[in-house]
Amino acid sequence: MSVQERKQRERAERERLIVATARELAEEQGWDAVTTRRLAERIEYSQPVLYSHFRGKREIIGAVALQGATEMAVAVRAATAAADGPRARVYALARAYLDFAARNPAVYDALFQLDGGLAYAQEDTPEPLKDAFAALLESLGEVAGDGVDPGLFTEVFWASLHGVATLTRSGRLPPEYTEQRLELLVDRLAVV
Amino acid sequence: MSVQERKQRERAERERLIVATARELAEEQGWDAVTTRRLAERIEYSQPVLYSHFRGKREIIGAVALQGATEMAVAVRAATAAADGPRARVYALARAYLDFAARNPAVYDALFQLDGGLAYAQEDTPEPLKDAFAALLESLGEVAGDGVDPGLFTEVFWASLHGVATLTRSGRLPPEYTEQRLELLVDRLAVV
DNA sequence: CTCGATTGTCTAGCGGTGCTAGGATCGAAT
DNA sequence: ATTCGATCCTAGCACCGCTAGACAATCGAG
Repeated sequence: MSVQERKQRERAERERLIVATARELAEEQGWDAVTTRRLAERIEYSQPVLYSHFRGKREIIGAVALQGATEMAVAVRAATAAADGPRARVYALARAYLDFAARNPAVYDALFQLDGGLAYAQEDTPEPLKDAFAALLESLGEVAGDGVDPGLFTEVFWASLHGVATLTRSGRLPPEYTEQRLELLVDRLAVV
Repeated sequence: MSVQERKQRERAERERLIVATARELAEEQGWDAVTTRRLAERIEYSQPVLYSHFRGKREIIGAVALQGATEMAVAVRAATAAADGPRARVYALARAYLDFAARNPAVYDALFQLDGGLAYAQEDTPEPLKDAFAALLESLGEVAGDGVDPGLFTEVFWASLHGVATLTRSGRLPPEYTEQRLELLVDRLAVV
């Protein structure tokens, strides 16, 4: 049994290597540069090895996305935990979100822009994704306002942040006034 | 001279054909299906002909985007012109925007998701893009609220709509409650 | 009307992509 | 020591965006 266990361990280790390398490559040069050939060369295996771990490139993107979701949930919770009062928590959340998107553009793309073959907003949605949304909901639910469903409010707030994040990064919004946009968004959307 | 004029006319006509065909193909099967080979075959010319009109695929996407910007501006102005009062205009604008995005997903992608090689939010931004933003600003400027720059407000409102549009279409937001999200967005962001 | 030059278009091909079939190699169990 | 199965790689498929160079059609000058 021990031999098989060792092999399984090594296999799992290699899978982590693939995901980590894909992520590195994507952050360095963008997802377009993450080709199966380059990725295979970096992990020092041949292309077909990738396909013994993942069905294809899409699944690799999905794996990076799940990793990113977990990290984003951590970042959001850390930021909100350090803030006093509902309003301050929402500010902290918004900053943490946009900061995460700006610092990890490739991961953000994998999560919310590219097709990683993941189910969103359904029963079979992977746990990390559900949890990332839950992390948003924990602080945003406090400021949804009377008669407004906290889930719906969270969706709207999230979508707004997503719009700012993506339009800014693609150069469609000038980056100078991001802070003012954030403040306007929080001031108007959050009910004290 | 007349001969040259006829040739120029025919050339311009063929260019329109390329853009229209690219758009059709993209709406039918998505931008991934718009390959230079397929596009060339549909217009019944060889691939290199495309490159005598456009520098490459990116420029074709850009041409579709400009067309889309013009149409979106028309749609938004038509919707807001038919509404009474600032608040009603903003509702109409938001609905028209999301409706345009849903009905013309490929054009919307060309405009706000893909790289069409266009400059946004700069001096050398193409006129149709400036005008589409202006169309938003005309109605949104009315409800920016005191002390808030209308341009900044328009950017934020636009980004929020963009977030809802893209997350909904990629299946990250369930489409059922789009109307409620829209109402929440308008109610909170717009100052009576 | 002919002939060279120019313009326009096409065929063929380059280096790249995601992905896979089939053979070689290696290690474990008999 | 030998079989046998798992593991991995080489080679190749069909497709991608893009381009060089051959070819044909048209034009202007003599």
